[in-house]
Amino acid sequence: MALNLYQLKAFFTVAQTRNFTEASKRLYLTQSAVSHAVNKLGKSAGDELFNKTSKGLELTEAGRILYKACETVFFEIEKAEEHLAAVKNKNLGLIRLGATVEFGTTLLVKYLKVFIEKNPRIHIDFQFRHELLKPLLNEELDVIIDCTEHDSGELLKTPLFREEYAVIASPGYLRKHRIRQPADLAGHNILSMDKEGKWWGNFLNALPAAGRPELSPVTEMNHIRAMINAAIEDLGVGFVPRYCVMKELKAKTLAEVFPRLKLFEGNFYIYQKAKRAGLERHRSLVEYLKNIKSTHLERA
Amino acid sequence: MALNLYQLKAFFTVAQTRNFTEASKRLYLTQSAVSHAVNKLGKSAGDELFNKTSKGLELTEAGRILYKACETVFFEIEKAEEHLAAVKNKNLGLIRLGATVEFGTTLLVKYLKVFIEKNPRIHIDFQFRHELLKPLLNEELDVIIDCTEHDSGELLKTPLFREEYAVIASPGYLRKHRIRQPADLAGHNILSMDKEGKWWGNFLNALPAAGRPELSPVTEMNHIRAMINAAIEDLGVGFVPRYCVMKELKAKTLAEVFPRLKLFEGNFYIYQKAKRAGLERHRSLVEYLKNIKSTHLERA
DNA sequence: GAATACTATGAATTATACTAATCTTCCGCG
DNA sequence: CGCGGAAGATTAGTATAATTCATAGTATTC
Repeated sequence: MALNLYQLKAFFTVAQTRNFTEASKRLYLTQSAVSHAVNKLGKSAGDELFNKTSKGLELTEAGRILYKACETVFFEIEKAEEHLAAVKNKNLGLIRLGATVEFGTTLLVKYLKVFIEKNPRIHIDFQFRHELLKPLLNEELDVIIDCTEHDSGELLKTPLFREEYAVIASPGYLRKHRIRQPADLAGHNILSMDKEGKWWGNFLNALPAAGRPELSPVTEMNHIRAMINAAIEDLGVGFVPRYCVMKELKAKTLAEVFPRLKLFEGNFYIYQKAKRAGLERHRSLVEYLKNIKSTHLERA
Repeated sequence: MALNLYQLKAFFTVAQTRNFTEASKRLYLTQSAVSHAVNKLGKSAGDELFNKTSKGLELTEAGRILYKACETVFFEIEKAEEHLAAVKNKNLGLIRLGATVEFGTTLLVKYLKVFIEKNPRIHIDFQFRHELLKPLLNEELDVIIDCTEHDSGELLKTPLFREEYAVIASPGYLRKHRIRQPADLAGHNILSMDKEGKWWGNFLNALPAAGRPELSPVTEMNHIRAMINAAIEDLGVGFVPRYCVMKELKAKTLAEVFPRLKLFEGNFYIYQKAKRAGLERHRSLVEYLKNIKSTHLERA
């Protein structure tokens, strides 16, 4: 039978992307090459590897068997390459690190400055996007930092820190309108990621049922940064992760409306694909991030 | 870098055999092809893979790294192939089963008759030799049955049964010379695998220190079968694993000299290479052999 | 110091991976 | 219904890599 690495690689990438054309791009090959490779592999495996359904490709049983083998085979090869590089003092490889746009651009880059300096032989590609899980699972990304909860046997989850929120407004806005307690928010212009006010849900939940204000009017903004800028421009009161506005709070272009209210919303986690966790470079990055946690919490 | 399966296979086989020429034979390639492949692999790994010493090849550090990767990679591929074959109702592969000549030819073949009938899709190659461990370690054999003790992290050891010995002579010989207790052996012609009588050591050890006879004269035979035939031909008294002479005892061409003495010598074990244990076909063979144990003990 | 047993090398050959162009199939949509 | 577009398959030719053949090199042994 003699399985073949080129073919397995092509198959594996197609299986991950569920798309021959996309896979061919990742492999820097033509779609034709990938098609040939997968077909040959199918022949030597004695079976079709994919079923073509109306909504795309799906693995057959033979395909699933090969997929599992590919996971360990390619991981093992990658590990060996990293290990060889370490022995030869070569570059230790690439980490494609995913994070949300806000977190990535504000804090992550800053946090990783030291790591990058200390580990010149590890290369990091930053990928700031909103969709993180899918790219992780299809191995477009190696490590992601996300504040949504994912639980799956496929994932290795490392808690990072709790995300703290803050109600913010410009100092000028606050001088004009005295807001001393949550109930005072009624009638103020509310800046939210949605019209329905779900975005503010966690703020309301943190209050006793009696003292919850009626939030209206609501101005919708589909981007955190827009909300922040709107608040700076005196447009109203926003509700944002505190890390997003650390700089503004310090520069006093924004102020916290209820500085003594602690508002937590979920946790930040580092996620890795379980089958691929174990590369030395991933381990050292995760270790570094875990240690930085305390520093962050002090400032927050 | 992009490691390559052909090259890895060549390298892996050379590493196992410590010999390019031998490896090329196993791979059904020329020595030149193997040499080319290993050199290319060395180049893409950025380092030599073997050191040539006075007594052969030895792996460099880079070589050891790659060797480890190869172990899992090729095992994973083999497992996938077996699994695919199972799904497709194809042959489930080959087990190269090693055993000592005596045990293999007398008992093993008989024992495995049922297994072979029940598992027509598993092919077994019997290899009866005296040297078993080395071929197992360099993967010339998949499973061996051996009565010597080996302990190594590389090996998976499954106890099979205890080997029972018997003192034998032809019925005619026993009629002529009355031998009722071990002390009576003094002066009889002793058939042994060695001149020094180490072969009989376990017999002597089973006796109280007082009643140990002087064993001489000793006739040396370098083969169990020769010893058995010599005993049949009235040449003297032999000391052999009982399973070797079950047939002769039944046919009454040989008789036990001390039928009530139980003489154990070591255990039979099934050995597998730990890194390669886990193939379904190996598992089912080992399982089958373990179950047959009781049957054997009843008869013994 | 010849004989033996290995491994390395370079050019030639063979196999196979890859591409470009073309074709088929399957949807969605006016 | 038919047209256009998207995605994969097919075919034939090219490029690349694997393998061989022939030969040379290098220890080791007697």
